[in-house]
Amino acid sequence: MLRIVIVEDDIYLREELIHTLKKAGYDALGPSSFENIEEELAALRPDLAILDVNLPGKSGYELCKSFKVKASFPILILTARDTLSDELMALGLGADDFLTKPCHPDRLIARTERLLQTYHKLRSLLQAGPLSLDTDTYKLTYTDRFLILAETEGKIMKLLMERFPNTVGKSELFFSVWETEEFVDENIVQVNMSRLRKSLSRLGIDNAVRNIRGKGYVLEVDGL
Amino acid sequence: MLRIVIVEDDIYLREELIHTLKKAGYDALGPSSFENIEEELAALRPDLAILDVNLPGKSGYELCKSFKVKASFPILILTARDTLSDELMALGLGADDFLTKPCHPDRLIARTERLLQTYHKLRSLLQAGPLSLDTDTYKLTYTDRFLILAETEGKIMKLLMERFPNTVGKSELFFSVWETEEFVDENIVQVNMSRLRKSLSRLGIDNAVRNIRGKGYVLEVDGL
DNA sequence: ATACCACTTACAGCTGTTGTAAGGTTTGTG
DNA sequence: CACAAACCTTACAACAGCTGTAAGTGGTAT
Repeated sequence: MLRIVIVEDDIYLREELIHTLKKAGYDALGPSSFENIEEELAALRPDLAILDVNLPGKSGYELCKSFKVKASFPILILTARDTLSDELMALGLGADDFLTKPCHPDRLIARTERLLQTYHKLRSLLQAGPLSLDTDTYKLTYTDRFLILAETEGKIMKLLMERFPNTVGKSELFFSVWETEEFVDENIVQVNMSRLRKSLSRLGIDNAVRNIRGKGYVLEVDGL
Repeated sequence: MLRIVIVEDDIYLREELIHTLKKAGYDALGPSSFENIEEELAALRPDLAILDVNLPGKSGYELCKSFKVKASFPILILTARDTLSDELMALGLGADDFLTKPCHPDRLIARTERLLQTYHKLRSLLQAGPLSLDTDTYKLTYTDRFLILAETEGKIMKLLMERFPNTVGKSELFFSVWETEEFVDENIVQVNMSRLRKSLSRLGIDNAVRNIRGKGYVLEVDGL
């Protein structure tokens, strides 16, 4: 069942939305605390997020902006602020749709279904800044060029992008790519990093995979 | 430059829309005849189509419905009919967005940009009914399962989907897959068709590739 | 200066893909 | 039913690309 997370501080409206969406067959839920809403949203891994704009703490716009860097799920902004500039702001920050309160349940459902349908086709796509990786085929796309990575290189790239912008430790790499944390041969990491860097270079990307001596590797795509 | 085709019979509104979109940096154009609008649209291969609903001949809804089977470009419905049921109808037929006239140019541009951005990631996806094929990697997806085809099988599948629901002749197959219409060996087609069918069968798809004796092959995905 | 960590290149084994060959099955026609 | 043409299937060997190992070079912190 598809999970929809509603970030809305008005408790009545929130329950109404949850009710509407559940009736339509979705697993709808809404956090009531907005303390660590960013972490909570990430942990819930929703298939769609419906965000209000005026929230205690971070605004819906801020949330939208920070999530769209990794673009794992669609975001629908639902707000009482109905001016054109609000809509332009939301869409400009990467929101996938913009609706104003009050919103007829049927309209919400229709828009929701359309977003979920479109994003279903992007389900295997992992994003990190301007890079996107199809985790099934390891097709790596960067501005209009692409390249199909070999399996091992692809697994490494996937991990680097999932952890972006954090560092990936070597033990984590071993566990995730070779399914063992035991010492295979340290060298195997370096050989494959070398191969990955050469592949990235063929895409016109240099110095994106950075080694942190004694720690591991990070992806750096800020300058791209 | 991205091409946007506007299907709108009101000449003043059409020119206004074209002007707005051109100013925003798009290659906007609008056919003035609506005779063979379906073929014309297909031939123009737009990056986005903006459709009116009330058109001479086929309605925008009909156009939308028939194009969404192959889903090669996003469709925005722009109409004066502003009831909720019009919007639900449009979205239900697969339209990617729904706006009502009159529409502020900035809103149109913002929605347009969002659609183009989203579809940019789907650019390599070819659709035929419930099947979709990534033409870069030959990843074939069918309801939540997928499979990566070998290059030759993928090229054949690509051609079958591009021509869907028409038959693909053998000479066309040779030309498109083996880059020669000369006699290689007739058998090579049959061997690879056999392989493709076996692959499709692993996805749970049987009898989708049908031979027309003496003519060629067709994809049949109606029952799927 | 030294020890450690990281990088690069070469190589051989392995895997998956491809066309050819050979033989079997289906379909249409007289 | 007999026959031929068209189509299907399986097996096989050549080939290409991927992977880990090995060996040697380069860089860095103490």
